[in-house]
Amino acid sequence: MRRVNIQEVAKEAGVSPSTVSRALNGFPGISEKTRERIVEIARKLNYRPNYRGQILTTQSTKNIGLLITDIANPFFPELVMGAEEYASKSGYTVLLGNTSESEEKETNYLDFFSRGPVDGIIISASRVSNEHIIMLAEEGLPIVVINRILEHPKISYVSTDMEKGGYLATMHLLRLGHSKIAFINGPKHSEVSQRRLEGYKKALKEAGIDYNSDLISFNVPVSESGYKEAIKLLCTGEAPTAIFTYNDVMAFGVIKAAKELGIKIPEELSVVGFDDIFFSSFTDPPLTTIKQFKEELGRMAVELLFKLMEGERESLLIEPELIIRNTTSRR
Amino acid sequence: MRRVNIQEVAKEAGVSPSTVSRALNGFPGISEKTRERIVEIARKLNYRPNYRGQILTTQSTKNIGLLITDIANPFFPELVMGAEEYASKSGYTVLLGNTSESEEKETNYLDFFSRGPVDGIIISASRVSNEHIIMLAEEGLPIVVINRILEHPKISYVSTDMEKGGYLATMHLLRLGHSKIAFINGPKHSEVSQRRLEGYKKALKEAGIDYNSDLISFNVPVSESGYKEAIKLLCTGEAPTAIFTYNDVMAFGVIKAAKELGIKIPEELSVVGFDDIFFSSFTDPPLTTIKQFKEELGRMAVELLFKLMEGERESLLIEPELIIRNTTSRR
DNA sequence: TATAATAGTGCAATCGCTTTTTAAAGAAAG
DNA sequence: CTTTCTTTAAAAAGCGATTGCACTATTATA
Repeated sequence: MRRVNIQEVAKEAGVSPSTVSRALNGFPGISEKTRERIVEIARKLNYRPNYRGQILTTQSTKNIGLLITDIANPFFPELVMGAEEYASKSGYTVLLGNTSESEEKETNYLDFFSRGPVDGIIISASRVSNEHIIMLAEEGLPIVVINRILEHPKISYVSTDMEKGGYLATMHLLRLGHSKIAFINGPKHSEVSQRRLEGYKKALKEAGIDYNSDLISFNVPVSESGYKEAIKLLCTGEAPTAIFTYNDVMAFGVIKAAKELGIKIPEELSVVGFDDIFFSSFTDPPLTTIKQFKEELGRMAVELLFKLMEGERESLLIEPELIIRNTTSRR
Repeated sequence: MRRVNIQEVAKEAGVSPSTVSRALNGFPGISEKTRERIVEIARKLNYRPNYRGQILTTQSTKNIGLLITDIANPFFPELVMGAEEYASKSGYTVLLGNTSESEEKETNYLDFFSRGPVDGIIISASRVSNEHIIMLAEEGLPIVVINRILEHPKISYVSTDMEKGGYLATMHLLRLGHSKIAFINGPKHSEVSQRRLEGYKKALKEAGIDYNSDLISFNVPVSESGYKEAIKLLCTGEAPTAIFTYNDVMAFGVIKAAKELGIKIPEELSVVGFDDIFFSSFTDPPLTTIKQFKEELGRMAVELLFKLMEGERESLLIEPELIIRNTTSRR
């Protein structure tokens, strides 16, 4: 039993393919009687229009491509859910590309997406350059970027206010009396890392504390990095009393390291994460963190993408929120 | 700057489109000199073949569709990573469909996938019926199912041995002296739930303990369900001394409930999860669980799919493993 | 009744590429 | 100097849908 195409339906119904097409797509210029008959036959033959042929003619795929960096980090799945839910309401399907922190994969997916399988792209990945994105946008592909601020007439963005996030976390620790605050940051090249660092510096400055680059490190944003950096920091003579991490999973690594070293959280070490993923309330102790509105981010990205498809450009910044749990305490 | 198509390249090079195609795809029947010239021009114009046109003729998309139930449950991302890594080695892209436990979405994605955007499908979702899957397979679409045992000449499967898993978990608790073991199971219709329940029963039977259906419940497999069921179970007069959950995130819910009720784990209540997701070693206390080899599952699914595309059918069962951490103790 | 308007269809072009077929040019052989 | 063979590239035929245009029956209008 092979797939049946429009010709076969047409033959069976004794009409032309165009008539079948009109009948099935609810177009006018066809008698109700014929329509019903064709619809019935199509149903009986289990005909569904071939996607490959269809998109070639209609020039619309009803797909959007969503590029994410690391599906294993729950930040992204939550974002994906927000995007998907909103997209599916308008009959769009989300094609997910996971790049596993690899620039090559990022480029590959982008290249693939730009060749036609989707009507627009949402990028929530940091490796690919702004220039590359701009190039694609100028070819006419609607693009929305998440968590990078990219001002360009053909690109929209939605981002958490990262500077604010870095500021909030640092300020919280400063208020608790900490002055030696390490920042286990994300990838150096990443705009997000840079913006959060700005927030960190700003808070320090306001508190009149000198910035010490020894307390800053740049890392691949996975749990393992948090663990390793924490070990390094905590084994020096001048160990910090508080650690702020680029994301929650890295904070998990820090917690693990502290436990292994017999350092009590929050009594001897305060930890603040970033993202507020689902599991952060289940750790021991529950993690203090900066909440990003992940579903919102995904949802807004799709909304902005739809607008962009209609030629309307709009971008926005979403305020993060400090969630105080039990990994931070007064110095 | 619009996308350039093969005609424009042909015009620029002063040859026909077919010649351009031959040049770029490395086909014979064209002089090396012409090929080089065309390749150069194509590069300069930044030409990349339009995907929509290409797949219509070649009948190959180099995509595989992967249907998953719940991207927010880390079980799936790990599986996805395994699949993606293996697929990309052969130049295939994975299109992910997340169905959020909705049968409608599952059907929609399947319908979409079956219309042509992919060369084959991997299904790791439980709502859609075997009959539906078989129908698609008989239309000629290669399909591999994960964690369901579906014997059909055109379908391959790879599954964790669920019965073994249920048995392992229950036996572990029995050996620790528990006799009243609740099982907060997954969806009733799901084959996985049924198979695990078989394992549970088998262990009970071997221990000479009567099966009590009051201790069994069927649920949507999310954290919330674990929480609610645990509250229900623990507030009855005859509370169980051990709880086995359908998956780890549900076990997280149980842990949360026990904490709120002031019940100590593992002293007063033992908990065993299923899956061994990344976060299970970070909970308080770290979770005893049954490990599924998730990346392996994803990787094998792709491998079997590739084989199926070449007409070779093969299926297999993967043994799960008991991971003992700190949520279980002697009664 | 003749003519115009309209409804219902089919034909053919199109989307952008690949692939088969055909033709032209050049080289080798007689 | 033909004839035959080989090389190279153009032309044409799909792939499976959609869609503008043209044609043929109807029906309505004068």
